[in-house]
Amino acid sequence: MKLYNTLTRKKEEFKPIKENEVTMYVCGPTVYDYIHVGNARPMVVFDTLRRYFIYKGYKVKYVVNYTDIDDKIINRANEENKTAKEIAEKYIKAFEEDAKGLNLYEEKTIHPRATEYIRHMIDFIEKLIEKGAAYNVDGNVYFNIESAEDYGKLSKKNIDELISGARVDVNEEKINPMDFALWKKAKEGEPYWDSPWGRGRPGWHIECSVMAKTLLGDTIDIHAGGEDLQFPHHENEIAQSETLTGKPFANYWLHNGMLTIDNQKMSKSLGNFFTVRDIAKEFDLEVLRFFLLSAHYRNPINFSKDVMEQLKNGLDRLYNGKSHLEYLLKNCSDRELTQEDRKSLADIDKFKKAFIESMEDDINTADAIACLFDLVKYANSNFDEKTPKTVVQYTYDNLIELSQILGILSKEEEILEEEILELIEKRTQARKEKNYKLADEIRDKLRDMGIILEDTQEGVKWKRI
RNA sequence: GGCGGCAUAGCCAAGUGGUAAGGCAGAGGUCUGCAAAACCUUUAUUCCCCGGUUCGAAUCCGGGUGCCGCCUCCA
Repeated sequence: MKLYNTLTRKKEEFKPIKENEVTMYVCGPTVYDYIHVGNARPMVVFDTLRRYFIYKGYKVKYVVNYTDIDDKIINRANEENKTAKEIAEKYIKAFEEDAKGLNLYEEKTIHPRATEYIRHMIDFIEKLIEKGAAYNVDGNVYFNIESAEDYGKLSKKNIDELISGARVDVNEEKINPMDFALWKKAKEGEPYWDSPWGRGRPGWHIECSVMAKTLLGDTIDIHAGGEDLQFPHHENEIAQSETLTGKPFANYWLHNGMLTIDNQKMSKSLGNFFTVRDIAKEFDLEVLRFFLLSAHYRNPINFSKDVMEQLKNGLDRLYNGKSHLEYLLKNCSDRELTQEDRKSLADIDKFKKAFIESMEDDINTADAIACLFDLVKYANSNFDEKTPKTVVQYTYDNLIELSQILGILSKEEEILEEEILELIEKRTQARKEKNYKLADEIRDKLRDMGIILEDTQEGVKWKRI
């Protein structure tokens, strides 16, 4: 499979370090607030890549960290008169709820918290100091970027230009203005941990380096995140980790494009954002997942309610196709396969193959989704009750299997309450007696209850609004 | 200023040398008591503009225009 590697700016054939295993690290949320739709993009996109790896038979170690100590969390805690820990707990819980709605494969996700790795971080920093790559100034420890020879290799930045272009940096403790903090001295009233350099807390970049190394090893297969993290965050991670181990930190760096609102980056600092929870009030989060997969992950994607509406309708089409197949499964029978049936099986294989090829090409989910539409259209136009069950089952299984890679179409048909079933039955009876007035009254009543009926040749179908 | 990306129909969006996928919306039709769903037909002689290379370019090259991201916390 080919993946675009930011490090080389090329699509490369993906080869994991171990033959059957993939290690992935995705930069997770700083838990000081609800995540917004932009934050959800890497979560969904890389979850999909992980699902695809699993589909291909790899064992995947997938880490998404929680940054649960940070200036923003401390500020938030002060504002709300709570402890940093309380704030972190609250938003981790919120993240878990959002993750569930987005159908992230949480059962298979390792979620380390930065505060559980403080010991490891102190170790890591001590070793960097021993190597002369970091220095302590009165309780603040900085990484000296000049000790990393190829600093800037990921974001293709030139150190001299960075320095000359750097904004005024009042911090005179640093040897080089681009040096970044590994350990920050605690101010009065701030949470702290004891360290060889006094009480303080880790800097942001060190957390990811340490958690990745501890959980996945010195060199990981894939490190992923939003493209806005390329510099300085990922660059700094590389500098620290590679200076310490002397080995490549990650073989493949994957970055998703930004999500925009009115073509402007959605971010908390700009204030132009929708939280995932806001969206959940108006749409099933599956629609958001579908939306995030509807464009290539490296392209910018513009968020709007209109487009969400479009995608909701598209997703409905896939669900209708799925339910058509479910109906046929219950109402068709098996028989010897004819030439034509075998052709159908072969045709289904073609759709599947096209889907896989799209995924193989740098996770082209937009293309993969088109294959799903093709498959559904094929089934809608070619299959009916006379189609042998083997064929229907095969089609259905493939639809489900491929949808699972994308993490969509996973909602099961629910069982209706007795009361509603009786109403539907009553209306069917009324229609038989051509009492359309009563039939329509019942239909309207059900609509008010949130149930839409469709009279198909295959009988009455219903769905929730 | 430096680095990088993008520009395809009313909307969303694939396609990176072989003659424009797919979805949404719209129009007409089939089916239907009606509605819905589904199906069929239809909607870009053309891919921001101008040159060039080529038998052939949305795709490659040069120039231009517009938009965006990073360079500072940010997915």
